[in-house]
Amino acid sequence: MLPSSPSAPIDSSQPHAAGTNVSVMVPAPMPTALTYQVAEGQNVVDGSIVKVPLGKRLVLGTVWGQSHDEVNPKRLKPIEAVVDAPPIREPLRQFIDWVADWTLSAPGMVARMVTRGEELMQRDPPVTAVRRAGDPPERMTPARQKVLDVITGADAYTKPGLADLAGVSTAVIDGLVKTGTLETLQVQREPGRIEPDPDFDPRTLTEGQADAVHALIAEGPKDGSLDVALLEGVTGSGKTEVYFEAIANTLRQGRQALILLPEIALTAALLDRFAERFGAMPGEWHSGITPKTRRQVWRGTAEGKIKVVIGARSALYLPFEDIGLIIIDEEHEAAYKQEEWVSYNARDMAIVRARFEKAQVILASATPSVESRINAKAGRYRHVPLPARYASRPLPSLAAIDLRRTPPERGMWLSPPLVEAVNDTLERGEQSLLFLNRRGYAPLTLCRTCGHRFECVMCSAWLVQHRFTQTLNCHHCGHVEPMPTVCPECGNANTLVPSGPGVERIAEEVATRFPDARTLVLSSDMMGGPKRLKAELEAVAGGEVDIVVGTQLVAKGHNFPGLTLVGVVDADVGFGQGDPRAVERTFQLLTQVTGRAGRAEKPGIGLIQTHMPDHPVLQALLAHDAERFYALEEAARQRAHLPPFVRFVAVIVSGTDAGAVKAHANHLKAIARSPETIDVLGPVDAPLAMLRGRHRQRLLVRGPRGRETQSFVKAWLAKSDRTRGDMRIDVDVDPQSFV
DNA sequence: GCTGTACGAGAG
DNA sequence: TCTCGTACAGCG
Repeated sequence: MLPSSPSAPIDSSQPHAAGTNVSVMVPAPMPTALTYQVAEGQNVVDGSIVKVPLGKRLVLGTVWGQSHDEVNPKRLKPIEAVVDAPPIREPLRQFIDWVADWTLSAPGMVARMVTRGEELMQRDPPVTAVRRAGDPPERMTPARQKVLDVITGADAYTKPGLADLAGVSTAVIDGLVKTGTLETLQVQREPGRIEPDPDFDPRTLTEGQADAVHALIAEGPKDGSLDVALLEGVTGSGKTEVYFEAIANTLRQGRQALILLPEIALTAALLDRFAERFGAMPGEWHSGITPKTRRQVWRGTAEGKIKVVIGARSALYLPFEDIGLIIIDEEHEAAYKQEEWVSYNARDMAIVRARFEKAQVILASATPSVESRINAKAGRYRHVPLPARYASRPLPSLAAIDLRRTPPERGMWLSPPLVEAVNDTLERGEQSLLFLNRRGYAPLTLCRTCGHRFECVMCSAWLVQHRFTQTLNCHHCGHVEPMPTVCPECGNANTLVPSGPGVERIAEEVATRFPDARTLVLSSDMMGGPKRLKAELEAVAGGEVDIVVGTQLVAKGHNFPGLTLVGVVDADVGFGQGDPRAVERTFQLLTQVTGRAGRAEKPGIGLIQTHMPDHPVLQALLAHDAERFYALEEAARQRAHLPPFVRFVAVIVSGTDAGAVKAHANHLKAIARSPETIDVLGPVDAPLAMLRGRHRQRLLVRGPRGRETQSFVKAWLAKSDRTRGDMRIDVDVDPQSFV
């Protein structure tokens, strides 16, 4: 059936009369909105999406309010048309203004993230339908009778839909149209949406889960002030069930909810779980969905018809009619940081949007980021721990293997104790996971004769050798070249040797050491798309594999009931110096990976190969002592004069000439008067050296508290004569500094 | 962001 | 002299 519903006006603000001037955000990197005139017969309100002339073309813009700018009347142009779409509501407009201000980007470009492309706003095109129009045909047949039996009243049906219901082919329906019994008409198809039902299939919660649910929905601030809760529960503690109850609560209040996930690969499983709990599919939003779904979800959220969306970080810019809850799952994930164009951490931006929308935020993680943990401990966020493991799954027993005492044999990477443990596991018919967060065969290739090291021509990172594809790959910029047979430096053949291990090399060692074991490599660069990955994960879960060699891809998702041993091939990779976040990431990753071992009745074993078994962070990991880890990290940041929330602000200067970047660095240093407050670290190579054919360099500016550093950079930009399109600001903010 | 235009280098 | 590629200003 095809109910047709008129589109109701959603924004209550008054229309601007014909002839008034309004500010319109246009998709161009301009500092302010432009002024246009409302034409006769146009229903223009604040937030209206409009088509306006800009230079030679027509663009989509958003009405920001009445304009008081003085514009040369000769230049002033009228609005071309008002788009048939719900206006962008005030809280979202305020959010756009805020993001533009904070990231020092043009507000029009931020607004573009909401109103990207006209097709987003369009309704589905009308479809041809049929309905009863006249008397039964003179020649009645059994098939025709079936069709007429199905039709009730004056309802309209699509042809294939009606044919399917009646169990006949569409030719029968065409016949009935010919006889005049049925008539065709054009109808607006409304996506047949079933609303999620908060009471569809409520789960029995453990005591710990019930407490957490109560804390989330009943203990928040009552005065409408910002409510951020950190839901911290180890893997398998049932975080999802807990935040589903918070969503149920939001639905009962008639408001909408958004779940953000760090990567698309995780959405499919969560969509299914959601449908089981709520009896309806939520909206799905990420780069991989079809244009049709995009359109439907955009409009559906704007009209309030879609109540829940599960999506990637860009879903944060959906025009929800009334969003009451934003959940950021795996809040510690670096994938929430967008590094291109308008740069932001979606987790922090979600908190800002929630403030404007008067919505609640739940940050969920088994291993929260250090800053969220500190905020929770300091009482700025509500800390909601979820202690008990679901189905009382015990924590794995962890131990370090000291590679200085029991090193692997020459040219090998698995030490005798780890090999023995894998053997034992194989004998018991259980599964082992060997984890190494390095794709490919070897992270470095060099020439034995002349010492030549293969580097990327684009960004001078080491090229990673891949044996499967016989290539040298740059994991920074994606550059790929065929594996050469002779050294390009000295011309000698057969002198190129791989240095260090990647997962492919570990797999090779596994094949020689355990020739009878069924082995699988799980690495993001060798999977044949999500389908193949899903099949492989199911094969592992089904016990068809004895040894898995994997990168961080194996850290989450899918439960492997037969997995009882996790071996970390090299824990030291992440404990090196340089990136202040490396230690944190390593702790989080190793906690997740080792947490995969074991099941309810059998605790798992985690063996961690390392050259520094006494490293305090490793010790905290082995003791399952997260408190100790967070204390260590906090202390480390203080020692480095990084307040807990210190952020890096990078000014990215794009241009043809690296000398100009140095000049900018010097300029910045000259005006940074108080080095304790603001530190210009100078130019560094951007990881993505080649973007759009232009060489990019990045200036790092380090400062405490986003605000001060921001205003410093802003002041510099204001003085700088190169403010036109050349600067991009990468902001890693402290959410507290704007709350 | 896009587009029209100005300008300098290289080809004929 | 013409063509092509890059730089740059302006858009209401």
